[in-house]
Amino acid sequence: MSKEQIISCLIEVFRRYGYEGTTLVRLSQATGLNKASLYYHFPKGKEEMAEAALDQIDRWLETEILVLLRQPETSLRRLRLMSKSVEQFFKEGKTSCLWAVFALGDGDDLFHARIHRALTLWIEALAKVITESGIGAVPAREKAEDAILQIQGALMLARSLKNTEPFQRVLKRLPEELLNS
Amino acid sequence: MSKEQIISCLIEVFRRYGYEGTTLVRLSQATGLNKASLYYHFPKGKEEMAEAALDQIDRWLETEILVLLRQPETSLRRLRLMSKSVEQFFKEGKTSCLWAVFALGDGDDLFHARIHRALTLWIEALAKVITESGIGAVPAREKAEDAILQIQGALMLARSLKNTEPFQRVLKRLPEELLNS
DNA sequence: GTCTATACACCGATAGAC
DNA sequence: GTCTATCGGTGTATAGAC
Repeated sequence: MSKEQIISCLIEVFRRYGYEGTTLVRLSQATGLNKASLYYHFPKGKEEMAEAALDQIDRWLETEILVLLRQPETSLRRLRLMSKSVEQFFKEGKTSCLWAVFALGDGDDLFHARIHRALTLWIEALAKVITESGIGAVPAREKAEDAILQIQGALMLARSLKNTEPFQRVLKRLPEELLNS
Repeated sequence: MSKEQIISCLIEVFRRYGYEGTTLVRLSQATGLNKASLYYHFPKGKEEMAEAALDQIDRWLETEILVLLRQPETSLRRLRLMSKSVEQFFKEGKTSCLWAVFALGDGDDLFHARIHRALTLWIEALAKVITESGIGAVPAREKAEDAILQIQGALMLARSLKNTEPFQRVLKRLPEELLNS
């Protein structure tokens, strides 16, 4: 089992139980590794495991989202590619966003800086795409924020209502919505 | 100090640290009451305290939101009243939604049923208002879901980016946006 | 690398004085 | 009603065998 696979298991647990709610026992069960074995891979313990999880999400953002937004394509097509990728990543809405779970669950702002950074990268990349379709910088930025905010809200609704329809609806209409002026 | 005031202190802590992240020590400090004293007011312990917190939010929903949506007023005016009330309740976006914090943080779905119920009440009341402006039942329901989803997403963004502008923008435009066809 | 065994702190909860 | 004192359980983390 590769380290990447281990981290994927960790992510699953963190997403479901939040940072405070995930215990080493749960991480043990999810990975199939003993508690002490987890410390071999992550000597600094639970916090390092969460950091590794966030690292992997950062890589996802870069390789599965930001690259798409830089493609030599029309703005509309790039946004459609992004929607599809987001939908896949969140399993059509059946899974939660680690950023949201950590941001809302961690009162000590342990991971605030990096979550802030990741969200900002995404918003700025989106704003650039929207700008390139001829929309002004300020409304483009606002539309980019709207996109992220709708995705996050839809995921919250999906989890609270056990209904993924709003999430899929949001992702479907997003590309056109972000470009209309 | 009244029980209502005590519960308000509990809510503050739960909102900041999530269910798993709030400890009795923190609740003690926030209320000024000793741990054992808290058990006098809430014999079943932490879970009962969280239930009491959710009870108070339920009362807020009824008395500060749902009543407004039932006023003998135009749809637009009712939605504007709601926006204003929501903005006040969440301190212009500086505070989090207990439903979101509990829904995302609690992996065991301890409070899922009641959060689901509260959100559904809100969505249905909104859909009714939108319907009464002449919009069909299905799009009205979707618009109502959009409203909640945008509010929730905006609160997540506010907490992650420490920026309440998107939240205030969402609430400002929501009344008109929900009624255009 | 993975395990068993264990240390130690903190958490939720209770007993009982006042 | 509020307090001090304390219990049992669980959580994170570590030592050391294999």
